[in-house]
Amino acid sequence: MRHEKRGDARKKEILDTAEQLFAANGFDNTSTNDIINAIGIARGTLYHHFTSKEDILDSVIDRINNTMMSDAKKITEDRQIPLLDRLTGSICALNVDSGIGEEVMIQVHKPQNALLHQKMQEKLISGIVPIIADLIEEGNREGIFHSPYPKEAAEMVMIYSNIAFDDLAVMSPEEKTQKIQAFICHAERIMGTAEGTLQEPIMRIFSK
Amino acid sequence: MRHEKRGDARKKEILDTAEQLFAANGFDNTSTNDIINAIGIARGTLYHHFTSKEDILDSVIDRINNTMMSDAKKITEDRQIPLLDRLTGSICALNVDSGIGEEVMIQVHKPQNALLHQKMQEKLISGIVPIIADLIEEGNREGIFHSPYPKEAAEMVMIYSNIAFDDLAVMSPEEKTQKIQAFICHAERIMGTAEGTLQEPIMRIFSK
DNA sequence: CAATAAAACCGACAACCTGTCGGTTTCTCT
DNA sequence: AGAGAAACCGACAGGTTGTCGGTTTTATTG
Repeated sequence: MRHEKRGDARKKEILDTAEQLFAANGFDNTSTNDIINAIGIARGTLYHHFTSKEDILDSVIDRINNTMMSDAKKITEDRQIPLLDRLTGSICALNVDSGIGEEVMIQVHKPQNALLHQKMQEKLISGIVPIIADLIEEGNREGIFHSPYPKEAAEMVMIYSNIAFDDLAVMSPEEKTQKIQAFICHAERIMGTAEGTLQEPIMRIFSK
Repeated sequence: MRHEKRGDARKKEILDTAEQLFAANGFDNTSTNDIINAIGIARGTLYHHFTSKEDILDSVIDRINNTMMSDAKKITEDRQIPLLDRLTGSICALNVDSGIGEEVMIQVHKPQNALLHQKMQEKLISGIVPIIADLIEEGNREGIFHSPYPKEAAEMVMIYSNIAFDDLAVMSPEEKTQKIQAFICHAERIMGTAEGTLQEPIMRIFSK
């Protein structure tokens, strides 16, 4: 463990470049040559830091995932914020105003990035579902929610929002409104809360 | 249009072989060489019938998709069957007792088949959602459902069930029961029907 | 201030992959 | 029988990933 500073800097450089290229052109359409040429290093150097191209992808995903998860945790663990806002905030943290660039998110949803998308989704969902489930249980105790299956409720809301809002950018304003209103209605029903409870906190997030 | 019989037979042979290999080893891990060697044809023959490897994948998916969709339609259009059974039957047609082999379905959900999975899911969802939405509207008129957003309700139920029941095979019986019960509860809430309405028709499908 | 060992780096290379293309065989219709 | 179209062949170009022996840089140590 001698000069690890230099090594980690190079590793970060590779990840930065790969993330940008994957986002711009897709995982399959980005060759390892593209990466090393963009940086100006040799093949051997790349494979000194990573064992395979897929290893690079996994590392890129891990980085993004950690950023998003810590963003979501910051919200959910802040007892200052009202429960409803913590819930809606963490649900939307992974979809709308995600910590990483929007540009990346748009590209992630292209068909050519199916693997990237699926891997990210799997990790995010499995990470965020227990957190959301805790919030729902807290709501149950407070009497504002009535959910007999908090974990599955969280899963359903997260999976749906993550997929359905993929193409929010390419929709007309009316369609968008319709879809968001429907989501609010269904989320309320799933969690067993009074109609309109989630209206205000969710809209606040979407409007910004 | 001379000897199209021969041509279509070869095409079917390629699709059959490709489907099997994709399912067994994944799309990325199956080379066009694997396909032509398994059949015993030359490279040129393969590319005479298909324009690219992805073209083969799309054709394989189309075939599976058509089978499943026609199965689902058979159920939904049969006015003899009660509405509730048509609804649950078509929801589950794409997940549980799908027309194609279960073996294929298991493989489809492996990470190495992300592209295949995503493409299939997209087509199936967009095909089945309007059908389910119609059934929900019919239920609204009959007074057993109360859904202000039939299309989005259908979307939510289909997307969730398609993803969440991916790994039903690798779960303990208790987990499985819990997950199915939760799904029934949430589907009832989303569609706005009395508790227990979907219990019997859904369980009937899962138990077989 | 060498000496040295580890980490970082290099680039040629093997093995593979996809898609192309000119030429050959086989079929079908006249 | 002959002619045209479809089916088929296999060598080939151009690109890809991952390996490996050898070189340079860096940090530590006697």
